[in-house]
Amino acid sequence: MNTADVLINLPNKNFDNSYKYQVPEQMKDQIAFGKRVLVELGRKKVEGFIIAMDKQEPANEELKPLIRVLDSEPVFDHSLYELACWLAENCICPVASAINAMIPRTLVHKRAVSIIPYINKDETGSTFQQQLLHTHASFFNMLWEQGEITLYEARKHLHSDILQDLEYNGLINISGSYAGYRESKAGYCYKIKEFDPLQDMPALMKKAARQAMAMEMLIQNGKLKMEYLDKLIPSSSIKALIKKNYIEIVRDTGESFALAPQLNREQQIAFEAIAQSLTDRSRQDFLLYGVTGSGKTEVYLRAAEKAIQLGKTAIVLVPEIALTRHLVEVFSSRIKNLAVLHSKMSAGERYTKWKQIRQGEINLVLGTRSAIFAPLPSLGLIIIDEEQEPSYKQDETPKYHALNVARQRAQMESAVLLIGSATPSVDSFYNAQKQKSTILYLKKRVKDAQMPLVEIERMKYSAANSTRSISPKLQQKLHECMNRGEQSILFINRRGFAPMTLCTECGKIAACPVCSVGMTYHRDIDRNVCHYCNFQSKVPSHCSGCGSSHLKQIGTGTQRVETEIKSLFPDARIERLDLDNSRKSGVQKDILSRMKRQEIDILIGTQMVAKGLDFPSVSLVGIVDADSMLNIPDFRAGERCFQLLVQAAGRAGRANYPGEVIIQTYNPLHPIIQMAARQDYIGFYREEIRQRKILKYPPFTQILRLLISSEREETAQEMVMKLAEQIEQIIDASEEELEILGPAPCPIYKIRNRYRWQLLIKCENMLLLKSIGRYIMSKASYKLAKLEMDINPLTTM
DNA sequence: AGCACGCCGACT
DNA sequence: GTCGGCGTGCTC
Repeated sequence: MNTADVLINLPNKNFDNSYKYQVPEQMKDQIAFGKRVLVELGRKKVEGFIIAMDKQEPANEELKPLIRVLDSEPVFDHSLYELACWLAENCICPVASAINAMIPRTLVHKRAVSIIPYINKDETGSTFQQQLLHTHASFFNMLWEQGEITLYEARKHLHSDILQDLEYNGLINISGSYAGYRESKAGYCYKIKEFDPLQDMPALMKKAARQAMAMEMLIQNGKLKMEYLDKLIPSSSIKALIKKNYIEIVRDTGESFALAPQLNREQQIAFEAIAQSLTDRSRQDFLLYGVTGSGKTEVYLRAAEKAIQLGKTAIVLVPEIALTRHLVEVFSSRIKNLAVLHSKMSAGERYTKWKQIRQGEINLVLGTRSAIFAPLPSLGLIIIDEEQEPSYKQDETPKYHALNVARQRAQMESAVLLIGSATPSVDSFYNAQKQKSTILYLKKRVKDAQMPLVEIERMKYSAANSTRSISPKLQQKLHECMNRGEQSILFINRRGFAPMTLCTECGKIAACPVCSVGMTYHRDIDRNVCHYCNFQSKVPSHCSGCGSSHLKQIGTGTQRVETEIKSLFPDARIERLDLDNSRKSGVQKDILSRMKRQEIDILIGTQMVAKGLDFPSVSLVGIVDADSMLNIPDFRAGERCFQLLVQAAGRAGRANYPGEVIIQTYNPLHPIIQMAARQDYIGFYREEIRQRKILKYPPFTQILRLLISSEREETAQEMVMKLAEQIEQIIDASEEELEILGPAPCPIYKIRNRYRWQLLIKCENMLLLKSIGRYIMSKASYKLAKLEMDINPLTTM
């Protein structure tokens, strides 16, 4: 008898040990490692992953049979499974959750589109499920009666959105492609296969005018994009041409590949070190530490080209596709068979790309965080750009850091890991110093561009300038810059107009009703907005505490700066770029291209303008409020502040122009500000690492964060106290040095109506920390509160 | 996750 | 004496 070991995909509890099922005769040639199956567990039908197969007679006599094989192709191979196990171990989550984080969420195979109930007629689910059952009672009655219906049939009764919703809520299983799913046409084109115009055309013109028209167009153009021709010619005609073997569908590889620029000496040395490691297969980790504008991208490109030339594939991670357009463009113009993965992709597109990657059609995957799991065969190189970016950490469970996953994956597949930054994270630089990776330096800007001159401008409190965020000095510099016909960027790390509405009578701050966060005033829509849950309200005219009408908008955001600059420079062409206006599609692209064409004099923006933009004629950067980045209660605040200041400063003067930077601050002597002004990364690093050592923070210790949240305030507190007790008990037995901080309410006590408490455990021994986490995970079962775990969190807000 | 088994308080 | 609370443990 054939058996299969199945890992149950119920991601909320520990199902890490697999269950054996017998394989019915007719499924024997369908099963494979990594395919999903439907099985019965208890009385429930659940989804699982095949993680082992056996032909031996099992010792266990009574085995249930597999109900159905859900995939025609496996969703993971052995090495990705191994990575999933590592991820589960290191993020303290079930293996099934780790797998779910790795594969596209809506991964489904294309054939056998059918729907089966996940819940039986006599079963009772959650109240919400019951509600859905009740709403769609006639549909479920039909489903229970027939046992299984086709998607086609189901769509006659319910809209596909509702079907997806039912699946999401665990009521049905759709085994097959989603309703409305279509293969993406992008990237494919039609090409002539076997067609002799002289011989075949006359007949075609007589019998099928449309087909002849299509052939005419193809003869003229060689090949045509699918989305283009499909609009002009009916699909039946095209199908007929394909059937006659006249034309075929091929991938559009894109022509006209750009020429590579010459490397300078430093770049050459860096590249050769990486190339050596790739050629020798002596895997190594590299940290490319290159100042802003030193040409890191070109080194990445050469390394990727080298890897591909050696028959390997590569992954390139970027913090956010939208902010890295330049890098994406350069890569797509130089690398063939490249796939870009980003969050705005539809499920169908994502799946199509994913399948291409798996089948070895792709040489290089460029994407955000989750692209680290791209199922590339023979992976040879992983590149992580701007490695210090916090967006590489996932904030949902499993809370992995793509950098750690990359390191592990590189090790498992003996690939080279190359991470790069102008301001490496303290942890990465420390690792490199400890000889865990090789540091490659790029100290000079390309084309002999100069580093910018940075000045610190001391701001002074006074009643007169309390609403002024631009100092006279910065104002003058902006003026000079405009007179020279050059561009400036103003950086303010806060969107909206003013982050606080303060009552000057009683001191109360207008807060979001469901979060313990102040509301930010947005002038463009004239409303108060919560930056955590996006709740919006009218601007209050009276204080909710004392009824006073003396309300004042305190603090500065991008919109206030915009208003101020517009009144200071009425003739200037001014634009603002932040999350609020870039959400509307096209706006961001439009502003950036106008900036490039020098149609904007002053660009005001948040982090967005500080990162990766390369405008050659920007000669002035003003940092409006450096202090806002320092005053965050987090041990990494200094590091983040330094990184942002250096990045923002790096936007100035990248080609022929010497750049100028003005940092406005109330703390001109603060060491972080001082070192950022000197662009002194090493100085910053030495000071920061010294403090981390004294205060026992990472990288010298590891931190496990336990976050308990509940809609009921008392429940959250009760649970966290209970948790603390449990931990106290097991820690008594251990001799190791552990430090427990808390339980304490989180700095942001309430988000979306959930009350939040946390407990931090600091420990040098990662193994011990993980075992504590795992123990708590296995013990904890709170119905009314949610427990989240985070090893080495990037924020404790 | 579900569901059963199981051991202590308030009810017919 | 039972009915039912939800704590612990198992599901091939």
